[in-house]
Amino acid sequence: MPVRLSDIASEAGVSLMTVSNVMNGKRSRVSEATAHRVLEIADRLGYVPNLPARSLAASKSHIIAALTPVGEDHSLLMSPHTVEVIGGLEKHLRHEGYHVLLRGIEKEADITGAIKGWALDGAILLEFADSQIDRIQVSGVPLVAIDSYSENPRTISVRTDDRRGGWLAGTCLTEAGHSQLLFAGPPFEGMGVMGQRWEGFLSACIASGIDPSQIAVVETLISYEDGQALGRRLRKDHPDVTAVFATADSLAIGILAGLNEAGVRVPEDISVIGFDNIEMSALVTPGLTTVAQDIQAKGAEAARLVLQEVEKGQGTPPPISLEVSLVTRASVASPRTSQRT
Amino acid sequence: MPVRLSDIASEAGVSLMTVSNVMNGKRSRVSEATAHRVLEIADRLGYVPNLPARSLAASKSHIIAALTPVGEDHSLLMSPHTVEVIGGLEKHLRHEGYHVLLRGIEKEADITGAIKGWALDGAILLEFADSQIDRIQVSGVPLVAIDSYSENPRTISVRTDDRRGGWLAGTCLTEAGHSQLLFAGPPFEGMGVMGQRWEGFLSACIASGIDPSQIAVVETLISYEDGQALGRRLRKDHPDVTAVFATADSLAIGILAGLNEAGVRVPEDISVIGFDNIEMSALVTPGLTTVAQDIQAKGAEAARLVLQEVEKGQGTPPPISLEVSLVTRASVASPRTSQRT
DNA sequence: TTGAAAGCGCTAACAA
DNA sequence: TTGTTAGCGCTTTCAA
Repeated sequence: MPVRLSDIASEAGVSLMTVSNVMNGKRSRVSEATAHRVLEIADRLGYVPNLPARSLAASKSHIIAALTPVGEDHSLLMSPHTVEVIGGLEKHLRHEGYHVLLRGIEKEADITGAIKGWALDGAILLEFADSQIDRIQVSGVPLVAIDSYSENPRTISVRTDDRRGGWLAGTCLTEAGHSQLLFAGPPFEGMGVMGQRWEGFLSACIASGIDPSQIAVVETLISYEDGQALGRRLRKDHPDVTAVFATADSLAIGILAGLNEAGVRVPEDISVIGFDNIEMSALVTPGLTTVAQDIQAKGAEAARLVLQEVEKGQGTPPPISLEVSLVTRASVASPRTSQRT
Repeated sequence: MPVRLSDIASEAGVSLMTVSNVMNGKRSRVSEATAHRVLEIADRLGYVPNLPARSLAASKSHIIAALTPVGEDHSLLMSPHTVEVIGGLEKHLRHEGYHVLLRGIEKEADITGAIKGWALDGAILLEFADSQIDRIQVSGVPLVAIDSYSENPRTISVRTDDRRGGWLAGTCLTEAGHSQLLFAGPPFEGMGVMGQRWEGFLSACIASGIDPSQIAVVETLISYEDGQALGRRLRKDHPDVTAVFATADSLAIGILAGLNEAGVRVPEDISVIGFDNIEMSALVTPGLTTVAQDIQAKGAEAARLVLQEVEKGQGTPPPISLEVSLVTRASVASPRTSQRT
């Protein structure tokens, strides 16, 4: 029923190969005239290439997988951030004629299995921890890891410039005149995303003459609820603190809510700065000042890099860090406002 | 480099077909003993089937597409709801040995193109409007439309029992003693998701003796911001109203915020009930009473239905509506509380 | 610039 | 229970 290359070939009175060459844009191997005629016929007949056949013959599938870890017998649980990354990469790949296979990964063998089974041209790893990426042994196809600081040489890293983001947050707070600071984020080891944000924040503080030992650190998950709990007890636990850097907006917004419940005013009593610039950040009261990143661009960049490797393939390129910027809203003010109280 | 069926066959001293049959679980065609041996060898050699080859030979790909509409040159923009649906269906399909291809659809031809090109076994349509689904002409593969009330005979509908949800909301409010009600939701024509919720709501109101003409209706988008705007002006525009049914939690939460800004207390002055039970609904103050649905189950159900059609194929099954339930939190109370004021 | 031959790895249909 | 034959629709390689 479906139209094949051979159908077009006989209709056009040329060989199957000529049609194949036209379809693959190898214009140098076909005369302008026949190319034109073949194209016209293909269009008229409604030709759609059979991708499995193409994959089999060429051992190249035009499929890039989006892989995210998933607990055994669990559903894919993508964060809003990941969803946006996928949106960005899907668009790029679609426009380049590639396809996205979405797959939850229960164990490392799933990765190699998917790659070999589908003759995947590449894969993009989302939400994997650096330690997991370190362990990946796969080779033969380009692998891009999003938000990774892993040094796995087989893996291309695409991430946000987290260090600069931390630095922006620190600068924003110290320039407003704060010196009693609190850093709130998930526990981390080494120089992953959070480590980078901390380093950047720290260096901004030091640059403005703050003694690092003065900086309070609270380890907390980044959920709204954890932030809320932290906000409620903040004044009690840290009476001197006048400004908080929360390493995620979800956390920051929770803190805002908790502080509000505790009767602490933002920004008059305490300033809060977040990271991510999620949709909600513009909507809460007061609006959350935060470090913003272009998440879709991160997805597109990841896609661009896999394709570059697929098509040119000159060995793992260096990590890429995307720019961040400061979004100023109402949650940060000078601490003097509070001393007036 | 990769292991093929023939490698296993020669290693085991049997024919290629025997191995193929073992791999496809056709246990009736192979003796227990050889099956065992073949499996052992396949495992030892690390055999991974070549899926494109399998697809080509069987003209069946084991791929189900997740399709969502996308503006030309735009990125996939999935709502949290859709993301959860995809999580549910991906898990189901993965466990059944199928794969998910994620694809943004710019025009209807993209759907047929994808189906023919990949020999897709089926597709699940997400975020399409009923009017778009009505127009779909595709045939040959099962198509499941999520949250659709389209009567397109080629399409299997999986949705929430929206009518019952509306009814639950209406009952909740009238049983609390409210009679001055407001229905807030997006404009709708016909009996789509919103039409159903309205019908259910209306019938609950009528059942408790409320004159339909008393019910105020506000047409509004369902974003937080639109809700906020509505909340701010609610008291002024509708001074008599004591209870609001917002057809989405995002809207309801915005209304809560707007009411709060306007100094209207919830639930003392006005009760609010939502729909969806999104994560945020448990976290706001007061907690939002709402109609809940199991979204992952909806995805899994959609997956189950496509596979049922793929494997049994006995013609488009009737629409399926998943159950809803009422989640009672603090945002609904009896109106008498307010009359005491 | 065009074409013929061979085969990618697998499965369906039939034969033994 | 096992094996043989014949493709699936395409690309690669090589020859014209």
